[in-house]
Amino acid sequence: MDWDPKRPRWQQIADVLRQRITDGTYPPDTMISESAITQEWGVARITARKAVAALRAEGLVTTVPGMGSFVL
Amino acid sequence: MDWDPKRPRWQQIADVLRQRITDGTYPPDTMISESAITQEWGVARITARKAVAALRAEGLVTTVPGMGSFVL
DNA sequence: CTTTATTTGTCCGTATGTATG
DNA sequence: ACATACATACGGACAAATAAA
Repeated sequence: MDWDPKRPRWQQIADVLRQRITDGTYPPDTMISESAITQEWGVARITARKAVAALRAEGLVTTVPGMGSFVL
Repeated sequence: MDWDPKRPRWQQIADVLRQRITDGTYPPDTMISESAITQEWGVARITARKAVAALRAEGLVTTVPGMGSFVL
């Protein structure tokens, strides 16, 4: 991923995840873990968390402590 | 149970159990098992164990391996 | 004595929540 | 944005202790 320096990384990651959810790549109940994000994009966990938090705020995923975040 | 996200679940469970002990709902010798807690609150066993451990630390219950935890 | 059932003790792996630097 | 650490939480598995059939 070549980052756009003009926008936060977590936002760019959230954009990709949002696309995958809306286009069916990530069907309901698909788990989106923070570690998976850190591995795919090579970012820190805190950055991955911000991306997931954005999707959660949009009502696209739900987060269960100790379990993970899942597509709604 | 609608959890208060600001406080640990095991603490909130311990609060309820403590109340039941002090108000006589759970008289002495009443057994408080971990499985009973997991079933009533829908939490993992480790969470139930932490709640019981808190009560034990407060001297409200005693735990006997292989038997259970009992109100003092 | 053996078996069965129940409960606590412990450990592993994984994941999120929070805090500090 | 990153690195690290610790707490909290879920799931599963196996051992040890206790009691009862």
